[in-house]
Amino acid sequence: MRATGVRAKVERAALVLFAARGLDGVSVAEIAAAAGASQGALYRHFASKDELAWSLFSTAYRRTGAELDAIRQRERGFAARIAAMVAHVCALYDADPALFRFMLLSQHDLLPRVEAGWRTPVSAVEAAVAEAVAAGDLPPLDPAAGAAAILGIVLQTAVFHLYGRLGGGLSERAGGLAQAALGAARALARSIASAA
Amino acid sequence: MRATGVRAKVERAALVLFAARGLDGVSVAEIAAAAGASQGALYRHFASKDELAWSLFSTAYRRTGAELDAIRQRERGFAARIAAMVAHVCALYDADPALFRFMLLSQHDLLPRVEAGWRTPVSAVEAAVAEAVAAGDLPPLDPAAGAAAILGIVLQTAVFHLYGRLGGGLSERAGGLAQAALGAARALARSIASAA
Amino acid sequence: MRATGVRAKVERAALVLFAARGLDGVSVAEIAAAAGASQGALYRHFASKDELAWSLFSTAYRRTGAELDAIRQRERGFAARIAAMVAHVCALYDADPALFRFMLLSQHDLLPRVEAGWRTPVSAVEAAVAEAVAAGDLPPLDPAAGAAAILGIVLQTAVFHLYGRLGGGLSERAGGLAQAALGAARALARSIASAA
Amino acid sequence: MRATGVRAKVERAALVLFAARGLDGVSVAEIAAAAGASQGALYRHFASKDELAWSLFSTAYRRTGAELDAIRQRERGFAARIAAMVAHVCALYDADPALFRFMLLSQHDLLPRVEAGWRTPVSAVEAAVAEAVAAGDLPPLDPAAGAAAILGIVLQTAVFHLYGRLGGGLSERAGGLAQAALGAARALARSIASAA
DNA sequence: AATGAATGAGTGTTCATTCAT
DNA sequence: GATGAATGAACACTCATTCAT
Repeated sequence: MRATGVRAKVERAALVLFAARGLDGVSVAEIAAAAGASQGALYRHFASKDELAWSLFSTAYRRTGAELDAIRQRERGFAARIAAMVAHVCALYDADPALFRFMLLSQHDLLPRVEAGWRTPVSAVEAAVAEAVAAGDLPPLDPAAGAAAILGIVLQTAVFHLYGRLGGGLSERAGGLAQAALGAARALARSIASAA
Repeated sequence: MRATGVRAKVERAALVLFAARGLDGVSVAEIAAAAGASQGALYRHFASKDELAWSLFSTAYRRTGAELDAIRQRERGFAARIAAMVAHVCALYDADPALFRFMLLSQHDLLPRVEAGWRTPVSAVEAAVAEAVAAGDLPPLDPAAGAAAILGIVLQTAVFHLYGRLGGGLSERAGGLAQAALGAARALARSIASAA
Repeated sequence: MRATGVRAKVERAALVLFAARGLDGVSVAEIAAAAGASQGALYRHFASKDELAWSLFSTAYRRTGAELDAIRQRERGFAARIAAMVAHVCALYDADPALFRFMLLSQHDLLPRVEAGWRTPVSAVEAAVAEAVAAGDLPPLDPAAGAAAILGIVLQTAVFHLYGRLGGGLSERAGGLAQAALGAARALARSIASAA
Repeated sequence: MRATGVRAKVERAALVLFAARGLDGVSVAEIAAAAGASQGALYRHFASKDELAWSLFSTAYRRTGAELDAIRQRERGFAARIAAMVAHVCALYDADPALFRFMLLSQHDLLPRVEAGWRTPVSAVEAAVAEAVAAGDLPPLDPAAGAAAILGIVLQTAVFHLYGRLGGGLSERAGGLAQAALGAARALARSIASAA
């Protein structure tokens, strides 16, 4: 009917449905119906259901990675960087929990397609850890191990929020999560240093 | 051929295939073939594919919950409990990464069916946090928030290991992860206390 | 852009694509793209894909029929007529093998729509056979049977050429094919005469 | 319903439908319905619609090739071989015109998949021509050119019969067609000899 | 007049589940 | 009890045709 906005409406409908039931739990017919479009119209904008999912995922994943990396470059010092990154992720979650849930549900299908050179949330946090070690802000630590701890704290808290175990907005918890992330990274680094 | 063992062979084949490709990526025919059984034989032991997946998930989830809760009851003090729980989860991961990956892939489909009163990994960690707070080992803290941080550190590290970002055995990292979990919980609790 | 020529460009693009992949193997979108036209423009000139194919087929089929019939009327004697007709078909093949292949691929779909009174390649050859019998150049022979033998020799040779079983130009073979056609028609007629 | 004969019933239904409307003109649903089976049952016996068509085609094509080659080996002399081969093809046509029409309609899709070493109708006739040349029964002649003329006569006559241009059984025409084929081959060879 | 986005019926194919043997 | 052939309702995707702009 309306030519305008078909792509955007399909993207939003797909995101919400994928977030609710997972990639395999949603049919193209449902997405088209929810978007108020025909299946044919959907296929004019996306080559396949898979390409639609990948478009949604990769766009959000790269954008978030770029934003976190910009924060890393802008802020000075490990503590400030982590605090700003955690606050940013919490704000993203509060702004669009469905997008967050979509990425959680589809990560195991789609993350393997992420290419090596991309700026991702993982690479941004790893870089922040590596630079903290280089600057002496943190005892020596595998950046991946540090990033796992930091990301795990934030993501699992978001998961608990999605499942109703935690209330309020996630942003209200940003300060505490940042402190937890710093505490975890420091304790992890100290533990490794003392074991060596 | 031998009826005994069919159930076990189907369970193991399903677990490995589900871990590799997800619940929706594996057909009943494939599971039966991998188990060396007929589809009919499979349906003698499980009412449906869904019930097979749920049986695998709920058994492992409840058993792990019970084990972690036993550790909580056995160990004295928050630090010792967390250290033993983290070490246990790392040992489980190292003993059967496929089981771990299966639970990761299927959690969003199957966790909602977990009933309220069950002893689960989440309830065990939450109880440990709550008791630490009650005992004065930790400033006041929402048990769910503390459990999210602790679980997130361990689970995200396991995810990084599954994806090849981290090498070695996970158990080698258990000490560091336990320190990180304690550091995170304490920093989170302090942050909340100072904000109040 | 220029409206004039759109029809011709669509016709040629359709012919080449139909020849390469058959009527059902080519979409209207592909034809329009290959012609440098929009689908809407294509439908301005042809009521349907089917009508486009029929237009191409019937035009070529009738034109060839008329040409062969003109040769029949111009030439004197069965041998001269067959020689000229065979040479003409070979020249058409060499001039446009794609047209030939298009007609081969689409004949079973489209020949049934040919109407009774049309001058076709078949009717031209049948008339030549009938007149040869009437003139005493050939023993009595069902014109259709004679035409089948004559056409079969030429068409199957063209098919072998299309499939790479025979090289060179088909026109180089025209003399031999004409002799073969005459030999076949005479032997067929003699055989029928002796059987009667 | 009946377990027995599903494959055979699907094959026959597919053959008849393909012969009537071509590979692309028939849906799998129609084939299954005509066979009295479900689509799922069809796919238990054939991996795809394409594989079903290829199975029908290649089986019949190879069997006919083997039969013609056996005739070539059994009969002595070019004339006897061609007579027996032509009679065999006419008998096959009369026994199952639908099979014949199926092969005509699908040849352009499926012949390209025929592998080099197979015994086919074409290779059998080519071998007969080559041996006739070697034995001095025929002036020098490209075996492919001779086979094209011989096959063209018989196949085009069959086509005319399918389209109602010729009546009766094709076997009644076998003698005449054999004489026509011999006449064509000899005239073609003489023409080429005199042109050299 | 011209465009190409939209339609929607139809395609080949898959698969959890059932059931005759 | 055990088998695996059969079912039938989905599924992702295609495409001839229409029509708003």
